[in-house]
Amino acid sequence: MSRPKVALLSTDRIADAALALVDSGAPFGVNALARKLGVTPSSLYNHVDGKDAIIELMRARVVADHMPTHVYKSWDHAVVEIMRQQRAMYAAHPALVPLIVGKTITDAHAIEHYDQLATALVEAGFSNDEVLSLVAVLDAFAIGFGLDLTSPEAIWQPSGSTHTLGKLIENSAGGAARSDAAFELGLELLLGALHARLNGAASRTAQVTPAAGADSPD
Amino acid sequence: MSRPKVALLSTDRIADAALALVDSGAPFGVNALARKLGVTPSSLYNHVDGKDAIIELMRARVVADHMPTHVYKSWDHAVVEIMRQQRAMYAAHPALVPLIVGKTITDAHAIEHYDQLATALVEAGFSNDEVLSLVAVLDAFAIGFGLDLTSPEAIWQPSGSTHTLGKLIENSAGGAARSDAAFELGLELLLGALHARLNGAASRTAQVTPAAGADSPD
DNA sequence: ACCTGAACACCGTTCAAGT
DNA sequence: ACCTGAACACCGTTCAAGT
Repeated sequence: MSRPKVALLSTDRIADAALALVDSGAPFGVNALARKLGVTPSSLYNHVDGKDAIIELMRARVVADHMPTHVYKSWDHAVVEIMRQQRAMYAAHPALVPLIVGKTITDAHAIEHYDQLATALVEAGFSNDEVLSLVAVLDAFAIGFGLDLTSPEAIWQPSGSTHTLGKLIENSAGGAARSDAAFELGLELLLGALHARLNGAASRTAQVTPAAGADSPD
Repeated sequence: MSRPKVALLSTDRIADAALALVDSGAPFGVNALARKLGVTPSSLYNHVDGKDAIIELMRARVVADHMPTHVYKSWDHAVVEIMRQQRAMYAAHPALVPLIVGKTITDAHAIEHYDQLATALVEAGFSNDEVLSLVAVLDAFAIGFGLDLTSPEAIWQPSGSTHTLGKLIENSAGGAARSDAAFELGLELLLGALHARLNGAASRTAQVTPAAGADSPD
């Protein structure tokens, strides 16, 4: 039954099934995906250029689903909303995060949001030199907390005794709630810091001494 | 020649070779590692409990190498130094980062540093509720920038036209230098925000409105 | 154009067999 | 105790063959 009259596959169906597979918690792979689609692994290569391309397909899909483009009324509104959209996206598909991190972003819609972020920061008054770094800071923050969602229960597993960490972990609400609270706190801190820097209050916070290689900090 | 008089392998030699393999840029795997050690893959299982255990071995090794335990004179000094140590660790072994992220940390020395971070924040005066979140924030930040080191050249690859991002990328110093600058800027922002929060200035920075689900931000 | 099935060069892990 | 070699159940990808 080599070729059916109506195609079994399409990039859309592949993206759907791939995301469903990832969300199910099963390890993602071309073979497992083909199995789920009731198809031979080699069939996929008629529609898609291998495993990495399927992952990019998933990225495009979740960005399209969770990150509508808006016109924001202020730069800080833009920053907060884009960060929260990204957060919600990762939260909806936590198992996807380890698959997409590190891979170069080519999806146009995804890049558009970074562009929007950069534009907002320029309009806020940050220098060109700073803006790219600030975007990197916000991205690192989002990615880091995306990964935090992958295993919100047990990041640290202290076998020996700890001074404070152990007790804090015991008394804390675990899981997604803790991760969400931390994300919101971090976002608040970052935004506050951005405002402070714009207001020239940065000089007062300059406790960070220049990085020195062999500087012993005892 | 089944068993040699003096053992060919040890966890130390395995950790060494594994890290060398990772640093070489080659994809990490049990088989490739065995090849590098001049040994059969199955031999490794006499010393180590599989691939994940070898990765944990590498984590323990780089933590031991790059993160000596210090007694810090102030809480902010502790935060800055521990973050920079971690940064230097990731920078020395960027290809290791994607392997260790997401995996639960069991290495005692690694946990000790998070404990030290938590203790410093408690001493600084942050509430117990906040401290765990703040540690998560710092960790997300460090992890995010660790991943940034994996591919510092091309994180974004705008195919279409962008408003600001494209120009900023063109004019920026790429590579590790850019990543380092962004890390230092982010660290400065975070530390400034922590100081501000301790000083009660947090109320002025409360631009972040509570997360609302169906709140349209146009 | 789009699917199958065989084939290839890999994986990570187990286990009997050797010394 | 510690290594080899065969074996197992997987990978991701290619390609001739079918309609």
